Amino acid sequence: MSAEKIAATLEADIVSGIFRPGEDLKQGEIAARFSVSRIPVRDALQLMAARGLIDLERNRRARVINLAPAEIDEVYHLRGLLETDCLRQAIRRLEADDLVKIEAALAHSSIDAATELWADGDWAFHKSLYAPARRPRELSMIEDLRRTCRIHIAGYGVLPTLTDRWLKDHEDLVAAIRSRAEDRAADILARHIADARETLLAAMPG
Amino acid sequence: MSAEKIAATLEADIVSGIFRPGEDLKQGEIAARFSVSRIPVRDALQLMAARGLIDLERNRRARVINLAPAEIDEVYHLRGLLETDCLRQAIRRLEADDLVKIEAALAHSSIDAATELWADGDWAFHKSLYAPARRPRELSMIEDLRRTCRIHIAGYGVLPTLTDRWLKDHEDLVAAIRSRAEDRAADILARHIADARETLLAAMPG
DNA sequence: AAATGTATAAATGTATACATTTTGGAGGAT
DNA sequence: ATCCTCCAAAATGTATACATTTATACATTT
Repeated sequence: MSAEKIAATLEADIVSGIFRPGEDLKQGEIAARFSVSRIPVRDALQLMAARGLIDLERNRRARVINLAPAEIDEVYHLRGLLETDCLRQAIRRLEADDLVKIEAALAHSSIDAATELWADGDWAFHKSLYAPARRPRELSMIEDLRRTCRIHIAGYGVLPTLTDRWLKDHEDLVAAIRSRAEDRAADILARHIADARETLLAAMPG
Repeated sequence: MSAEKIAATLEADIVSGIFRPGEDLKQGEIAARFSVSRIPVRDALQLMAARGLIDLERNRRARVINLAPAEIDEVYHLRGLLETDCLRQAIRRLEADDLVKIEAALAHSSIDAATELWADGDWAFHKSLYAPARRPRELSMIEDLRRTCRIHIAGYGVLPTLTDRWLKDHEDLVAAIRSRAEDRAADILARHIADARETLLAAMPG
């Protein structure tokens, strides 16, 4: 079991809420779980820290990130900035088969909406919106920010499913994109993200 | 010598252009240089990868990042987005002693402008502009993006000093900020960043 | 009871040794 | 010359052992 696979497994545990914000991760326990020495575990933890899943401090245990409301607020602000920018670029560069992929992602996310897989489908849908922008680095930054949100959403048990309201936002977004209404699409998305921010902040302590 | 210190030393070598984009970093050579085993060196490399200084691939040598022009372009686009956003927030929240710090940073960067320390002074100045926004995560993202640019600027030997034109931009920026002219300040900054982009892209091969 | 100090246990950091993978060049075929 | 194929050398990955630091429980003091 290599560091990458260990990191991927632990990431799945964190974004699914098995490990919650603030929880400790001990090298020895993880090593035992995967039947390896602590060396690859240390590598895995560094990879996870690089992706923003955990905090690492020298000589101290790894901890699942645990953001204060003000920090969560900043993350959602950044998401609004980057995601609306990506969406605008995507609409300008949109081609025929991009819309096909978006429709497919929308359909798929609607199916997953009522299951515990809703967050995966939601991200796949949004990713399909931003992909035509051809901005790999911006997309990766968005993914990191969304993961940060998702860890807290899962950890605080905020949402069991994708709400009907959010699904309607998705449909409205696709309609706006189809007619290349850049401003309208960006506006819907900004509200969508602001809505998500309120939902999480309302569930957080403090 | 701990991983953090090794990483800091190597980072200085990379941003100063001693190690250039695309260059290999071998664990054994680094370990010998710092008289440690390869274990802390591996940790240092992971830290550097997390900060975007190097690329790491399993079983392959670490390499100083080496971006294609299209990727550099994306980085500057992101800088424009985040830095103007931070500047606007900073102006809205500006307090009296923030301006004192900005003036001091401007004076300091003017002194360093003709030395090889110009890049440090430049960043210190821009950081003083963004600090009043109180957005630590956004500031950190900006720092990462600027470091990426700086590695290529140093590696391609683009600029030996801070130009008079850029110094004037800095003075204009401070004037706009002092009068809380948010749009004007954002506009100057956007042009400033676009100018830097052109300068680097013109010097890059391909 | 709360806070402080202390010893012991437990966790992390690093060196060494060895396994695995990549690399770079020698040699031959096209 | 240029492009393969293959192999030895070199580089990276991992386990084990041990050093160093932190954390926990308990005793002591206020």
